[in-house]
Amino acid sequence: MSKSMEQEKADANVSGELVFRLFNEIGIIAQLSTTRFERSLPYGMSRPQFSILNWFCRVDDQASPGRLAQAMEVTKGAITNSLKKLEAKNFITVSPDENSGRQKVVRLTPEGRRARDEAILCARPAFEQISQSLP
Amino acid sequence: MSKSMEQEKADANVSGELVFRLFNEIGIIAQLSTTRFERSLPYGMSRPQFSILNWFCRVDDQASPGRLAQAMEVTKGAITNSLKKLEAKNFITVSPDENSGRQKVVRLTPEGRRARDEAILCARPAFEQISQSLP
DNA sequence: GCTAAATAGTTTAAAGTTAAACTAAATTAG
DNA sequence: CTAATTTAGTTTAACTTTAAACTATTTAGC
Repeated sequence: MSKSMEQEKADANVSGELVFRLFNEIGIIAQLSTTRFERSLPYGMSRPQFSILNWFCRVDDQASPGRLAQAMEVTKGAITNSLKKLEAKNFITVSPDENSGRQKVVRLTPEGRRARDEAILCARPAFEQISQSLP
Repeated sequence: MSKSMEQEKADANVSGELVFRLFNEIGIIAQLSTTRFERSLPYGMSRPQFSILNWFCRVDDQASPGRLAQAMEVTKGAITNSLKKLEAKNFITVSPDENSGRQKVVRLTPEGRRARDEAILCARPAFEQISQSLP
């Protein structure tokens, strides 16, 4: 192996490592903050569940599961799962779409809106704590 | 409820929402980059597994499981799980600690070091792709 | 119109995580 | 020196996620 190839490999190594370390830190921060955030949420709400309720309050008052999957950037299977939990808590309703037999319409309920507002209040102290403990 | 209390609640709402949106974005970025990163890794290596190998190359050539758990900021149970996978691949060795009957000593093997170097090379294109697709 | 391809959602399996219960070993108190 | 507490690791159950297989509906092509 030539000298320049050795050097190239070493460069790639260093650069790759740096990029990885950045993403690894992001991963750790995401994991820790999610864990603390979820501990502070009411009604056994998870971060994904809260995200969906919050999306309804901020973006649109109804949506198909597929649109939610795109918005949350998770797979359709993950959304199916979260929607079941939210429906069981009566925070959303899921009904067939009248315009399309293969789609569904998800809507926020008044209880869902209240739960989301409450969640934001409950999570405040946790967020302040997380913000302060960041590098 | 007085006017100022209403205002206070509204402020808390807005501020909490902003902080949440930040962490939610971080969560999405972490999840997406982890998924793509893992798809590019050789030997069915996961991000946590790679992190441990990488730690051995960068920080110390041996450690107890507990120290690794602290370094990775995950629970001891998660480390036990990852170490089993790495040991099965012969990327690390786990032996009893001669100085302490309740601790163990984890060490990187030459295969583990090679696998880590290879992983960095394999993951390079994925990282470049992720970097470019970030907001 | 009828068949083929694309699309929407659900289900299943495999993986990783936390939290809590548990075992075993080392420290600390008295 | 013995008993209580702390510490290190493992195990288990519950949860979320992805990827892939699957069902059902809609759209395109011919």
